[in-house]
Amino acid sequence: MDQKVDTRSRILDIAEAAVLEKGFEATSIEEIVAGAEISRGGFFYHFKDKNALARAMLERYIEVEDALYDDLFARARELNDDPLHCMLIGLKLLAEMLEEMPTGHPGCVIASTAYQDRLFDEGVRELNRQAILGWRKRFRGMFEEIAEQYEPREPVNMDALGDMVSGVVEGGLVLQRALREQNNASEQIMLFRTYLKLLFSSKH
Amino acid sequence: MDQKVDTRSRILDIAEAAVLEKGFEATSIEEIVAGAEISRGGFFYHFKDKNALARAMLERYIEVEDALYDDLFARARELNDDPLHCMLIGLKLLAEMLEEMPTGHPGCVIASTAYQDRLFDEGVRELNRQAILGWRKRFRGMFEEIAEQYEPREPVNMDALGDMVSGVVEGGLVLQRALREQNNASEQIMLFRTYLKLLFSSKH
DNA sequence: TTCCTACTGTACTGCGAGTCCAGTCCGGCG
DNA sequence: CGCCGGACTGGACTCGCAGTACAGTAGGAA
Repeated sequence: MDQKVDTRSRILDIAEAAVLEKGFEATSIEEIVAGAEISRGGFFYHFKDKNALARAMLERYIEVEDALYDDLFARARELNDDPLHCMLIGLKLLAEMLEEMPTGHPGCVIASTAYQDRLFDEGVRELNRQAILGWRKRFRGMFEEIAEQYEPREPVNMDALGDMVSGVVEGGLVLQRALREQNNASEQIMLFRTYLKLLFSSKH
Repeated sequence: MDQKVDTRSRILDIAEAAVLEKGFEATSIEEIVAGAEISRGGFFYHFKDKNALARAMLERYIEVEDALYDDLFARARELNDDPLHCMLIGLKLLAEMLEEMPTGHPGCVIASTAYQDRLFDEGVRELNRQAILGWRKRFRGMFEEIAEQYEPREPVNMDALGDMVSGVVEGGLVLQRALREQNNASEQIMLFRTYLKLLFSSKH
């Protein structure tokens, strides 16, 4: 029983690393089983097909990402109780985190799957959707709390503003991948941060 | 000679539509030749392999995109000579354009190729890179012109701000694809627009 | 008439996904 | 102790798709 759990997550580890480095399609089951030191039969014992692997990877990835955001903004909250400053600190921490990742951030599996659509079944796509909706909800909540104390200088749609966190991160990662530069994503986050500073620069 | 040009661009048309709808990998040469009503041999006569097709598609796409930006901001300039207002009008036009595309924007081939990296050779990747660097240059130029007349309220890196246009569009398109919603990309652009309004809200 | 360009058509290799299944190894349970 | 079921191994196979090779052809230009 224990070997099952071990092997399964070993497959996921290997697969995730490979997929983040070169994309899902370019990662063959052959090399995954080689890396995980199992047989092809063993792979298909754990995952019905590549789709099942993708789903499992996404589930795990989203959990990790959520936990990361939880932790990040919890730490920010400890440093400053004001919702605006908490957000600003959290974004700074996020930017720093992205910079520290030498290979660049786990290039967000989200974007990667979004652009390979038909390769995946409805389950994978729905998971993807729910993850982004979750982040929208999380950040919208934070922005609404901020707006209670700081009147936005311009009217903004809170859902869209919530999405902008994800969007800026995703967009930054796309740039980073395509440009082969180092810190585009973290720079973009810092620019978004100055946006928030300007937007919420007046007290009620 | 004429048939060559015709066939070649007919292949590119069919391929581009298919790739934007379902991704490069999911598009088979088989279906391209079926759509273009040529033989497999005919396809390989025009394109050495799928990589050559990708390169040609990217080249064409980037040209169109550049022409589009040229046109957009030229129209904006006609409406208002002030660089800031020209930029704000241009972004509004861009947002409107994205909204009007029923299937969503030609989901930016850039992001799509960035996340399938290893599928493509160095030539394709370099093209991708140059396209984004070109946009960076274009928008940085515009922002510098703006900054001459409007002191930025917060210090910003002009390269990063230039990248933010591309980043916000790319990020918005990722969200739109993943969420299967309608106007995420245009909403994100409009938010970015309010950022610029706030950032450059003081005259020199 | 000849030559070239733009193909068609067929036949082949090779790779990776996915299927099937027979056999093995091992820990728990009666 | 035996045997049962879960976690595999290993090999053989099908299928779809990329890419190669090459022989043949239709039609316009010189």
